[in-house]
Amino acid sequence: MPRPALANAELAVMELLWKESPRTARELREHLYPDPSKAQHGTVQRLLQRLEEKGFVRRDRRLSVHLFEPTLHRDAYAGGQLEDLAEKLTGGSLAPLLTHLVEKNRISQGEIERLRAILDGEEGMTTGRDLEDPA
Amino acid sequence: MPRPALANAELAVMELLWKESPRTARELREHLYPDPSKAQHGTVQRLLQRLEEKGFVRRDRRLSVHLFEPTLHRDAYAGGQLEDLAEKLTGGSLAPLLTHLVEKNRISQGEIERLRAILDGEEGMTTGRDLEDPA
DNA sequence: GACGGCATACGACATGCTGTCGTATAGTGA
DNA sequence: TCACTATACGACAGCATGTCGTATGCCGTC
Repeated sequence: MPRPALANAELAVMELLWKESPRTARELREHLYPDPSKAQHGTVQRLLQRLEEKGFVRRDRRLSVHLFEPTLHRDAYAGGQLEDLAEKLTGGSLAPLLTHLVEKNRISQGEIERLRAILDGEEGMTTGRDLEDPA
Repeated sequence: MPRPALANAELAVMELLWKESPRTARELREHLYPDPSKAQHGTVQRLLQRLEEKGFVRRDRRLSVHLFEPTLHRDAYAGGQLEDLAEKLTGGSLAPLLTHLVEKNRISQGEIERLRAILDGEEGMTTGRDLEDPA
């Protein structure tokens, strides 16, 4: 079951919230629509409302000016989306993708090191790494 | 510049073509819409037409019954899509995906070995390590 | 040569999602 | 109470998608 995805304008809101939160709707509006003549507060409110419905943001209603924050870390969202896509296209295996990317030189040496570190680090799950294991 | 993506019905057509090609429209229809009462040849034709416009399939018009085949390998498409998504969400790094998968135990030990092999020897061979010059 | 059947070509439409706007309602401070 | 600003949300246009209807062309059969 694929997780819901963010549309472009929604993603832009989330980007801001990931950068700093909580924030007010006004604050978000000022970043998203810097031109004051066109600024439509309603648009941002609508986006925030839908994001809340989809479960991507949490809304603090204690003050009359609500505060918004993400429910999900950026990397968790990104990881989930990438996983869904990999699942849909290749049955979840990353090997073909990685092969493709490496062959096309789409992955930098630094990135390769980082990926290798991830694989090494989690290899046995018992290597006493500082992973905040969730389950 | 993100590559064009395949919608669901379009992807279903491509899946069939990736499995075996070239194929005729009729053949595709029989797989996609097994219920003969609802089978709409026009739908498949429309899908193939749009896939051709988008450059995903090549059409052999030499016979009056056209033959269709993909212009792109499945892994190339998958790799490109994943790359685009990673670009959009994480600036191109696959690290979040891998971290996510490993943390959630979504990735098997065998898969980890396979990935490490890809990263180590860039051609996917497990033993010979003659390096294609990467740059 | 006319006809039936199947193929392609493509216009048209219902649907669903997005981004936007307009407006109704409510809370707050002067 | 009044002005101001915030939230709530209905409505709409634009777009992509999947589907269908229909026009047209090719081929073999009678």
